[in-house]
Amino acid sequence: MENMGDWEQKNLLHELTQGRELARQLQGHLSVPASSHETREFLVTKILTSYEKALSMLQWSSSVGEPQHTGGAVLRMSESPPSLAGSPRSEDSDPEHRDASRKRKAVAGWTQQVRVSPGVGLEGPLDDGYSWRKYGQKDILNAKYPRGYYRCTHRNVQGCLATKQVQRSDEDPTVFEITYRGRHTCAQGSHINPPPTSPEKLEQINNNMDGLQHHNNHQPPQNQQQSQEMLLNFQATLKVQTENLDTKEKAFPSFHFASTSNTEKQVFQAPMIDSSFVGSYSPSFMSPATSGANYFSVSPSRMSGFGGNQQHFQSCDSELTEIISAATSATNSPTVGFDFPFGQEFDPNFTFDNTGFFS
DNA sequence: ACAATTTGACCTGT
DNA sequence: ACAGGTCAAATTGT
Repeated sequence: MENMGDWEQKNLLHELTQGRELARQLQGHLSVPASSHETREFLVTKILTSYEKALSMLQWSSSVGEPQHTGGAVLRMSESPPSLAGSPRSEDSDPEHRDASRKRKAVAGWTQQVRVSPGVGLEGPLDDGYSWRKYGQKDILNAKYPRGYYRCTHRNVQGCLATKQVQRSDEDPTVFEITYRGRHTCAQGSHINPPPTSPEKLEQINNNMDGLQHHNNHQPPQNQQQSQEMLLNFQATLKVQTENLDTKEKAFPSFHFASTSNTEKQVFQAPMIDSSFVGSYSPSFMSPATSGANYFSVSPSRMSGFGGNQQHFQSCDSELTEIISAATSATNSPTVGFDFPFGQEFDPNFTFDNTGFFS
C-alpha cells in the first residue's frame, strides 16, 4: 500500500540479485565436469531471462513511469470478476472500436509457447504447479477442440483470481494453448516443485485429453508414472511469442494493454514468473507485428536434489494473461527446481497494488 | 462423504 | 442472435 515506488526497485534488485546467483551457479557448474550441458544451458537461459526482466523493468519505469506510481487508484481490478454471477454491468464500453478485425480482442497479452520435445509420448499440458479446478468447457467455433476453463482451486477460500484456459491447437494436436489470467493470490504450494506426486496435474491432463480429443483417445490414462519419469529428462523448448491484441501499436518489452478506451493503455511488466514455467518466460521483444518468437531450449536434467523439499513461495505472478502453448506436455516441474536456490528472497509483500488494466 | 468434474443453462459483449 | 465465458446441479471419482 505504501511505498509503491520502492516496489519496482525492489523487484529490480531481486531480479538482478537472482541473475547474479544464477551466474554464480553457472560458474560453479563450469568447474564441475559432471554438470551436464543441459544444466548449463538452462542456467544460461535463466540468466538471460533475468536480464530481460530487469531490462524490461527499467524500460517500463522509464518509458511509462506514470501509471504505476499512483496509489493505485488508476487501475481497476480489471478482469472480469471471475466468480461473480449476476452482476449486470451493462456499462457502456466504448462506442468506437477499431476495425473489427478478425479476432476479438480477447484478453490477449502475449503468447508463450512451450514446446516440449520428449521424443514421444508426453501428453497433457504442463501444469504450473498450481491447483486448478475445471469449471467449464466450451466448443469454440474455429477450434476443433473444446476449450477448458479452469480456476484456481482456492478461489472461494482465498480469493485467488487466477484462471486458465486450455485449448488444444487445431493443427497441432500436440500443442496446447494455455491461457493464464489473473494472479494467484493463494498461498498454495510452490509451483516450483510439485511434490512427489502431483495427481492434480495428471488428472487435469487426463481430463484435458478427454475433452480435447474428439475421436481417438488412443491414450489410456496411465501415463502418470511415465510422465513423471519423463520429467526427469525431458527437453523443452520454450517458444515465446508475444501476441498483442488487435491494438496494433508497437509492443515494447513491456506489455501493453489496451483498455476499453482507445487512448488509454496500460503497460505492465511481467511480474516474476520465473518460477512458474520451465525456462521462465522471456518476452520476446521483437516487433509483435512480425510475430516475435523466441525459442528457448531448456533441458532440465535434474535439479539439485529435490526430493522432498517443498517450500512455498507465494510469489504469485501472472497478473496478466499469458498464453502458453505446450506441446505434448510436459511439464515444468523439473526445471523449476533451479529456482529455489535463490528464491529465498521472495517477498511475500511484493504484491502489486492492483494491476488492473482494461476495465 | 467429500471434492472435483461434467454438462447444459445462463450471462454478457459483439 | 451468436460466440465465448461462467454458473451450478448432477455426476463421478477418491
